[in-house]
Amino acid sequence: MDVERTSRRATDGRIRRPTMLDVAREARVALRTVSRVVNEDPKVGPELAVRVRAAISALDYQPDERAQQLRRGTSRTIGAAVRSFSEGHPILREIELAARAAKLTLLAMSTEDDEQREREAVLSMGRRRVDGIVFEPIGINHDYLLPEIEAGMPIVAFDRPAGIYIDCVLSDNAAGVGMAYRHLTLRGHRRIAYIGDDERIFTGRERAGAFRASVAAAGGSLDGMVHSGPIDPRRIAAALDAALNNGTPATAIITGNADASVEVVRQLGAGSARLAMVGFDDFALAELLRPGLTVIAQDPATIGRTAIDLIIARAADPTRAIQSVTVPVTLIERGSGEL
Amino acid sequence: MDVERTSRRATDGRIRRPTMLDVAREARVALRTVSRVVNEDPKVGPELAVRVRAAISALDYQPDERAQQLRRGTSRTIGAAVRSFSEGHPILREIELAARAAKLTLLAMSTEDDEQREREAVLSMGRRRVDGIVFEPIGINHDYLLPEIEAGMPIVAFDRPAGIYIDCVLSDNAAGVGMAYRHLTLRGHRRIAYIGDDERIFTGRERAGAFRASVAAAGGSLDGMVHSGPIDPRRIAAALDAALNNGTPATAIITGNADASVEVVRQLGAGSARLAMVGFDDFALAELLRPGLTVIAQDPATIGRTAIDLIIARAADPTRAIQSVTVPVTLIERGSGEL
DNA sequence: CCTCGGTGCGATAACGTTATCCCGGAAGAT
DNA sequence: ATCTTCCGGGATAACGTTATCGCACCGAGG
Repeated sequence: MDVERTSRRATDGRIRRPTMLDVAREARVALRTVSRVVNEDPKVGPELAVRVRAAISALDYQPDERAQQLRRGTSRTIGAAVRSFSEGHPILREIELAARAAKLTLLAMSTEDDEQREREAVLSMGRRRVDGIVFEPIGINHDYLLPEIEAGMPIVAFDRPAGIYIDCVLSDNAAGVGMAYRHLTLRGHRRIAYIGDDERIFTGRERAGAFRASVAAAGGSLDGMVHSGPIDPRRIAAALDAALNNGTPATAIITGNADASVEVVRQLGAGSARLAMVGFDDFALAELLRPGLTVIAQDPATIGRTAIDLIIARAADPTRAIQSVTVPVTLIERGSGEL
Repeated sequence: MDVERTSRRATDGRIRRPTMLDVAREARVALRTVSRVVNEDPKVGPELAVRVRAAISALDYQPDERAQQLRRGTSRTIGAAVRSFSEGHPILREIELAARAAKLTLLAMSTEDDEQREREAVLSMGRRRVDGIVFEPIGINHDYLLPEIEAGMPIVAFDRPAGIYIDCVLSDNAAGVGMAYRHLTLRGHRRIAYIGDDERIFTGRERAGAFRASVAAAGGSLDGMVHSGPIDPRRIAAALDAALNNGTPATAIITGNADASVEVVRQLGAGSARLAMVGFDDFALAELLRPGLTVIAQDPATIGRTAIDLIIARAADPTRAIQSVTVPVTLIERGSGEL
């Protein structure tokens, strides 16, 4: 019967979601008119609009975004693939804020620092036909992005450049390490050690390189002072040993990322007061340590805003020149670097 | 011309995304056959399957998820609305892991601890027709969820219950506070203070209540020992003053959440060694403090897995009884509680 | 009184998929 | 050889929207 066909209550008590057609029937109006009201088309007469709106709230109608997007051709959504959810991600927060400001919905996925998952996450965003993708590249090979780019998908890498030539926004790693080095030499330190990430990782490479350049510019010696590699306790212990137990021991340390800072502080334990230290990357609670950890801090707000700006700019003009933006960093004194 | 119609290159160099029809033409096969290959329907003959797969990779075809979902009726996606991205969110990580294990894609949005944004995020997920929603309730009123629930959307609250009666998974706050209290009394403390969150917030209310119950059960006195309210420096200072500067000063403190722990540690500064302390909620670097902070730790893995399990169970049987799961907590000794 | 623009409104065709249905042809039984 | 059975493949109708188009209806001008 017809009653059956148009009834919206199923046997398990579930109510079929109202469609635009249900609203149209309820308001005794054509489908197209409901669509007009939903999209705030001014051409619809005031009394009909009222009737339609009443029907919409009577049925608790919520349009199906997938159908809207499919028909409309645009999703008004951008995807963000970040390395991790379990550690805080200030940049992701700023990306979401910037996206919201541009009337875009942000859809986040995590890559768990895994090349394969990065690929899955990004391709899944592509299949959802988001209007742009922001991501923190993990691996080297990003050829899987080429079809997306050819199809006109704006993609921006942040924190590290991607393996292919696309827009990106990076922190000024070299300047940051330079600032840290100068900060320590100005306080009289002559033997400064660097402990950082693996140089196969972009930031590890850049920061270690900048450190070497700083030492060279100051005419210092590098032997036993540069330690790049994975951040695991044993390696850090070995690095500290090499830096501190030799003829001319280091009196200060620069760490290459937050994990390294934490591990170094943990291992130095009570002895940390003897050594000056500046860490790259700020992290929550760095100021709770005693002494507070002096750090080179990145600028999440600028990075996030820039990433979204780049997405929007490329969406507006797919032919524009590829751009790589470098965002300044700042040094925050908290005590550990002023010894 | 026909050439125009079927050409996939636009004037700005962008290539129109290949559709299933393009693949069908390329493989000289019917549309339906491509769909069958994409969905791994075994009924398609091996040589045709090869031809279709070749065409798919030749064109870099990626199906449009929105169209698939629309037609198929299910999204195989669940949404998670969490309080914040900028601080770490171990539970979100576990939720994503559990979702992936169930072959569901996780789509995360942040609510920034704002009631309005929570509503927007959750409703936006509804409009995307996700197959389930996991969220950390902010406010009191969740009536806006009723239409979603009636439409059969599985929704699970975690960390706090929602303002309406739905499935939820909570940590055992009462047991945790009890464990902390007992831990301290076993070490001889008789005057123990509690400093926690506003009691208008669920966890604040539960933990303060459990503290009062513990004190009452032990026959102790409460005066000047319970301090609930927003975690701002001035209030914490006042609470510490009240707890420590009186006739029978507290010799131990229990804090009600991580923010309170951090602020108390910060304010006690060098004096923290005098006081025993147990914090509710573990946080990164709690072990870097000196002494390390003894905490009541929640179990993110169980919470996350349970949340996804509840979603899946309700999707399978919408009529099942509403369930509230309580997840055990554990006490981690790090030094501050053993003074 | 009739015609003529303009203005709201409604039928209908897309968007890119999947599912239903049917059909042609090969294999097995008589 | 013919009939039946079965199986892989193809036209076509949905899913829930929006956009294109045409069509009534209105007041105004001849």
